[in-house]
Order: sequence, then structure tokens, then C-alpha cells
Amino acid sequence: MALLPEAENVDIEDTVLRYLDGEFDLICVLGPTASGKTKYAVKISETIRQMSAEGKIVSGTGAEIISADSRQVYRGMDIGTGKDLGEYGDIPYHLIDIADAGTQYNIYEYQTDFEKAYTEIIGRGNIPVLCGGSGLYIEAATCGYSLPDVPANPELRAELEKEDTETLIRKLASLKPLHNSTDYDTRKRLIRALEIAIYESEHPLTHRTNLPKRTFFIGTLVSREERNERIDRRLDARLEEGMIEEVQHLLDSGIPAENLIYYGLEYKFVTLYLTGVLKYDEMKKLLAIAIHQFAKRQMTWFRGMERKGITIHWTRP
RNA sequence: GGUGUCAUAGCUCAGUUGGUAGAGCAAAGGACUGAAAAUCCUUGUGUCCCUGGUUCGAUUCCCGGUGACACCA
Repeated sequence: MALLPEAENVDIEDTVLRYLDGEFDLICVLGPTASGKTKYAVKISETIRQMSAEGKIVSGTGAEIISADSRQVYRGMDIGTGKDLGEYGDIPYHLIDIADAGTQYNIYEYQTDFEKAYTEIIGRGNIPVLCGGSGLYIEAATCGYSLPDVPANPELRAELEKEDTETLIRKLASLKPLHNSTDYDTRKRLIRALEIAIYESEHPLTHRTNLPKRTFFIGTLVSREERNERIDRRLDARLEEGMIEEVQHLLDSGIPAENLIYYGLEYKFVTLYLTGVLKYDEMKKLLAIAIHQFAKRQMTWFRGMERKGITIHWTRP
């Protein structure tokens, strides 16, 4: 059992001043689902506004929130993703409602979109606050994976298609360290990985310079039990707020059930209910379990970040 | 009240011709480079209901409890 991190008191005013001193160039609020991230980010924004009003910092300086949530990017997926747009008040937010439901937004688009939003906020003299629970997206934004935009290469793919899986794995291993060859469970993934590895071996990595270099991470901390209780309560609330109708509406608008299922959690289980695969009680029970498991995976990711040397200041929301 | 069936992991259940047990789910830990709320890997979990008997040895067989279910009254 992993121990719960020690909670510390984060002095928001002090954090803002340190940001303005250039000690770091991004404030990030992260945490598992249902831990109160959005509320905390809004609290930071309100503190900044107040400091500005009180003359503690340059008048007119405000916060802008950048979402790091892989599902809130989709329009029309509101209740199930917990957008809670009302909580922001008039605080500007970014990277929410930027893609059509049913489509496949991805980490590379996210990194580009983040960079743009971040640069613009800095340009306005405002303070960016990254807030979300998608660990991969947070790392893409803050740790700056040097990810070239590797174009698909049909000729190369056709050539690789002819090889047997063993050979492909050997080729890939010669280009990059493989943790485990079973990581590539499908040939499609394996071939894509090889395509990228070959591209990278031929092109020097381009460094993104507009991403933040040092981020101050704040984690919203709740105990395992409390986390699951919050998840269960929130699930009841979402069901009452019309989450089923929301999914039905997405289905009616022509989005294939299979795409909604791939989105996971709320969209997966409610779709399974609406298509008659699960009964209502089964859906609710299995969904609650799946969200608990998801929250655990998020914590695994954050612990992994800490293991790599990143400091997360865990605080009670 | 009588008869029968059952009682094993957090849950649903296998199993042991007597040598103290295993699946699924849940749980815990981990991984993660073009859908990451996805996808995948690893790992346990026990007074085998309680007394007593037979036996070198009982979760397993026998007696008696207790509880659940079914049927009969």
C-alpha cells in the first residue's frame, strides 16, 4: 500500500509572488478525479484578483486557467466530464470545448494547443494556471516531451507490414530501449512506434522553447476512502443532473456507440446501458468501480512523476 | 415442529477419493510517446461456520450445535 503523501499548507499568495519573481513559470493544480482541482484553481485565480485589487501585485493582473483534461476538450460532453463551467465565473479558461464529440483529439494536438494558450496568456501579462487530471497531458505541457510531428509514411509502413512481428520488435529494440516487447500488443502500434523511431533516428529532435521550464505543482489530496466516497456521491449527482440524457443526445446526434465507449467511464457505461447491454443497477455499480480504478491509475501516474524527481506540493483542497 | 440441501477469500463460487486450498470479480502495486477517462502487466488475499469423535493427520468422514434456503406440516 502506497502511503498517502504528507499534506502541506500551500500559501497561495506566496506562490503567486514567487511566480512573479521568476522562480517558476507555471502553476499547475493536479490530482485524481473528484478531489476538487477546479475549485482550487478558481481559488488561486480569486486570490490573484484580490492581490491585484489590493495593490500587492501589478494592477490588472489576472489568472487564466488552462485545462489538462483529455475529455473536457469535447463539446457536448459536459456532465460526464464534470466541466462545471459555472465555477469559473468570469475567469478565462482554455482547452475546454475545442473538439467535436466523437472525434479523436490527442496528446500532440494538446501540446500544440497548450503552447499557444500558454504563450498568449503570458503575452497578456496574465498568470497561467494549468489544472487537470490527465497525467500524460500535464507531462506533455510541463516536461516538454520533444515530440516531432512524425508524418505517416505509407511506403515505410507497407515495407514493415511484410516483416514478421519478431523482426519488427528486434528492429525497434535496436533504435530505442524497450521496456518490454509485449508493450506492443498490436502490430499497428508496433509499426507506428517503429515509424517514429526511424524518423527520430533520421531527424534531430526539435526543442520546443515556448513551453514552461519550471512548474510549481500543487496536488489536491484526499484519502483513498474519502476519494471513493466523493466519487460515489458525485456519480449520484451526475445521474440526477441528466447525464443519461446527455449521452442519449450524443448517440442521437449520430456518434457511433463504439466511439463513446472508447471515451471510457461515464460515456462507456451509460452507452452500454442505453444500448441494452447493462441494466441500470449494473451500469451504476460497474461505473463506480471503474471510476475508483481510474482515480487509482491517476495516483500511480503522479507518484511516477514524483519518482522521476518532480515535487508535488500535496494540499488538502 | 419435521425432512432435505447448503455453510470455503471482501463478493460469487470451484475443490480437496483425509496430507491446512483456487478461479472470476473486487482490492493493492506498476507501466504508459498520435483516442491516456484509453490500453496493458504483476500480486496476495483464508480459524475452509462452531464444539466433540475417528485418525499419525480432519476443511474433507461421523455425532451434536448454530445459521441460511427449500419443501412438508
